[in-house]
Amino acid sequence: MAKVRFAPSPTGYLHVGGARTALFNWMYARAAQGSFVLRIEDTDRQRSKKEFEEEILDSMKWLGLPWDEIYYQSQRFDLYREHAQRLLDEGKAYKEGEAILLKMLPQEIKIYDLIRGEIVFDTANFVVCSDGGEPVLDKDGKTSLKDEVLIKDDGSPAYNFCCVVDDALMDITHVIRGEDHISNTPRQLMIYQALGFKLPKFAHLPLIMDEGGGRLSKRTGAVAVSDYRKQGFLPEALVNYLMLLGWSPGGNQEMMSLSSAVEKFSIKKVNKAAAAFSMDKLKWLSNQYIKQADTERLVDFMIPFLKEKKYIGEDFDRQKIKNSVNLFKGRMDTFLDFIERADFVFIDELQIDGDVFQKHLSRNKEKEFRLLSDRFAQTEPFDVATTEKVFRKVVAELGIKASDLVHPVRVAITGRDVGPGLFETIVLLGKEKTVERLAKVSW
RNA sequence: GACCCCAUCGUCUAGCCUGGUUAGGACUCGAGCUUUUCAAGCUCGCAACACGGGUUCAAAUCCCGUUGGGGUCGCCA
Repeated sequence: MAKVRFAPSPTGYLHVGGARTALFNWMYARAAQGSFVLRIEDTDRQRSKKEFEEEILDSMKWLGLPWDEIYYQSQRFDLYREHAQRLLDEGKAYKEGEAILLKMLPQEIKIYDLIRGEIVFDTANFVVCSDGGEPVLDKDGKTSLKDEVLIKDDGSPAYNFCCVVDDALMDITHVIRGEDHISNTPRQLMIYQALGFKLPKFAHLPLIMDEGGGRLSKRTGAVAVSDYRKQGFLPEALVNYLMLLGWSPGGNQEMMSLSSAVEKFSIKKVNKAAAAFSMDKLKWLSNQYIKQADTERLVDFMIPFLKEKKYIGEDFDRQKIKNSVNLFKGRMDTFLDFIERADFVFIDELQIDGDVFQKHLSRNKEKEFRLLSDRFAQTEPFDVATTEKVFRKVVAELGIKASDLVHPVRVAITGRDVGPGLFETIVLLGKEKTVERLAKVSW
């Protein structure tokens, strides 16, 4: 049975690159009806933090990538020690102080990568020179591989060693990880060889770059999955976007659920080249998903955002939120857009931008506003069709163009010159507030 | 620098394996339609096979090189 793993280190948040690696592993497992292991690589006790671990687990759940098994390397130190001891007993490793090192034998190493094909390393040729000192030269004057640390001086196991021991003992059949691990692979292969373990298949995913093609970093935008969550993206939008980075189901299809992607997923179809992250496209996808999402579900997502902004308290009018979401559904990329654009529904004191005021409310419309608010005050029922009829009648009586009143009214009641249709907006706001805001404008 | 990986519109990509396409789609951008604004939607448009050699009747597709980009070079993971 196929078994894959995602192995994050809790020394930082789960970033989009890691999330994509997790996603591809997860899709692989599902497609092969195998299992997906989450392995927390917390061997560095100094840098590993509980909060990061929790954040990673939360992000995985939010993305909709549940795991079948979870392990913590910090609980498996005895296991690593045992295997190191065995290598020591067999004379394949030796001690240096408290550390245990594996003797590396110069040789040609071939990796069969599911995505890239054969990758050849000649360890007699590659320089591994820690501490910035001279490369280790063999008798031909060539550089050779430095012995691999299995157990560190402080007794804790080293990354490459844990990785091999775990992958082998957990029966991992496919190691799917980022391209940055390619150069670790020959070292790990030698550890497999020494331990006599069966090799898994390898697949190295291309990296995700930032918008400019550089390395993804906090400076160039959001990198943590939790940042996207806080910005108000729907998880399925992020997941859909991420799966498109380096993979395509073909057939010009882009929007798809995780389950339909799984049906089409093939690790061999994954691209070799690194992909640049595009916030524009993510936002477009997000817009599409929000537009077709169930409104009740969007309301559930929206509530924490509204609370955070103090637009609602513990006791709130769900129907009002629902109506607002419905009206703005097609015109937002993220929930934060909604919070920003629909603010007039939730706040009492409207702030009208100076330029906007200048543009639409600089000419005195006191008479028109008064007439309109008087009529609205008596409008029953206060629905879209009726308010529009009343509005049109007022416009006709005044002998002005509808648009001469539409825009100023929108600004007066929402504080903005852009937004949903005026009558929908008026009805959403309600009679009381509409009348009040129309009267409140100081000319 | 050494080793390794990679290379189709600005970006994500289809096509490449199994040579013969007006090189397709999406995002962005531009134009138009629609319209009370903004979105959305619809229509149209701009825009690419990095370069140089081979192989071949024929190369985006196969081979080599160059250039460019990326990764790694920790008793971090």
